[in-house]
This record gives sequence, structure tokens and C-alpha cells, in this order.
Amino acid sequence: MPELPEVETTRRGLAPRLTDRRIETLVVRERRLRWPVAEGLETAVAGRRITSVERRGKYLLIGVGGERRLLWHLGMSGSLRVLAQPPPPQPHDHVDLRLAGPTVLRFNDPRRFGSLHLVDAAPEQHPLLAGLGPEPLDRGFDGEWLYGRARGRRIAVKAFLMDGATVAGVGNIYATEALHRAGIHPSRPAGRIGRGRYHRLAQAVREVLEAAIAAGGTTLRDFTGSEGRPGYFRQDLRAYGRAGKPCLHCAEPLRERRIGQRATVWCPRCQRL
DNA sequence: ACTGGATCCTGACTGC
DNA sequence: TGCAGTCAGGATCCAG
Repeated sequence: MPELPEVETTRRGLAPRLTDRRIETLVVRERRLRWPVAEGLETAVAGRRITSVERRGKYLLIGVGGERRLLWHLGMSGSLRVLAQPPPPQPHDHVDLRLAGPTVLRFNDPRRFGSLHLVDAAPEQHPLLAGLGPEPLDRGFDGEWLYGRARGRRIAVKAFLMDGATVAGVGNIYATEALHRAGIHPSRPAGRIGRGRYHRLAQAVREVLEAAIAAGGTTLRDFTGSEGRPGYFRQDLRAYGRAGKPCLHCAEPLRERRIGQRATVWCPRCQRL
């Protein structure tokens, strides 16, 4: 499910409801996530106070005192919800973070591609975060960065853009959308794109992510924010999921093929190879 | 060093 | 109605 806008939507929903709250207990019903949830995680966070809710790429970082943070990834199908009156756990409700009072932060993830770690210090050096590229909405990300990173690369620009080392948090939906907005063919080798077009691409990435965050993210089937509401950016998607439909810019029918095992949609007129 | 492919897992959907 | 095959928002690992 979630790319950067969906994780950011989750973060914004969680922050005011979790910050300064005390963790009563952590309950792990299913440890077999992307990586096994460490034994002893429960006792390590019990009784601690939540100090912050941050995001890096598609990762959520929940500060639990000192330098310690829970590092949470939602995978393809995960969601986190705050429940003031939690119903009995349903299938795939793998983790509950119980706060003082009846409130529960509940993690549901049918495919179990998500993950949960405890990071003791210096989260940016954690193996899962160390190789990440810049945040796309921060200053370190621009056309110059993309251009430099792409030197000598023959990989399709779409796969290049989805590589977390290039830029953090851009997945299949928003890579598809940004390339359409920037007028760049997704199969074009990354190293054969000039500075000017990379500046356009970086701008398109920022614009589409900001618009998606403003809409509460994209819900294809099962994403919900922390309040259980879907995101509304799906209706603003111009390329993703619109194969065969007319390009909203030039009316040419959009095409679809797989790049790196991921469905890729583009306009053969606006996005020349 | 890069690159493409296989892989983890469940559920929804399609076509026979 | 049932069953097999395909696909899905991610990201690591491995062989070539």
C-alpha cells in the first residue's frame, strides 16, 4: 500500500494522539513479519512515554524516550489505526500498542511485508535507513542530485526513481505519476536524461507528493489513515490505473507494460522514449 | 558496480 | 461453484 504520502498521512494522524502518552504494554500476536519481531521488544517499551512521531521515507519512527525509537514499516498492505474503544482483534491485527486508558494503536498487515524494530540510537545509521537517499520534500533533493546519481546508469528511469537510494519514499504509483507530469518515458535509461529534464522531474515528484498528502494519500483498496478513513488522491491520478484511457493532457490512449515487474502506464505522445 | 529476476505473504479478481 | 492463474501500494537478496 503505502508510499510516502500514505505514511505521512498516517504520521500526521498519529502524532497528536500519541505524543506524550504513556505506553502501557506492547502486544505482539504475530512475530513473523518481514523480519521476526525481536523477543523482548514488549518489555523494552513498556512504561515508556512517546516523545515523537516522525517519518523517514516510508518508515515511521516513534520516539519512546532517550534515543530509542520504534521503527515501523507498513509494507504493501499494512495500516496503523488509533482505536479509542478497540474491538476484539481481527485476523491480521498483528500488533497492539496499548496506551494508558483504553486507547490502542493497532497494526494490521495481511501480507506481513511490514516490519517493526526497536532502534536504540542514531536511527539514521540503522541498516534499514542508512542507504536511503534524500527526502523528496527536503532541500537535498533536486534535479542536480538526480542528474548526478544517474551518470552512467542504464537502468530505466522509473526503476531508478523507485530505488530508495535515489530518493526515499517514491513507489510505483508516484513514480508513474511524476514521470507522466514531467513528460519523460518511464523506460528511458536514467543516464540518458539531461539536467533540464531532471529538474522537471524533481519538481514533478515534489508536486505530486504534496498534492497526494493534501488529499490524505491514495487508497486503491485497503489503505486507511490512522482514523480509518481512505485517502482521496486516487481520483487525481493521471496515469496510474488508467491504461487505455485518454491522456488528460493530449487525449492519446495511455499504454501499459511491466518495468521491473511493476505495472507502468505512460502516454506515448507526451512521454517519448 | 549494475541490472533484472525471484522472493517473502495473503487476498481479490479473472477466465475457463 | 470451483479452481488455477495473475496481480497488488515494498524492498532485499542473488546470480550473471
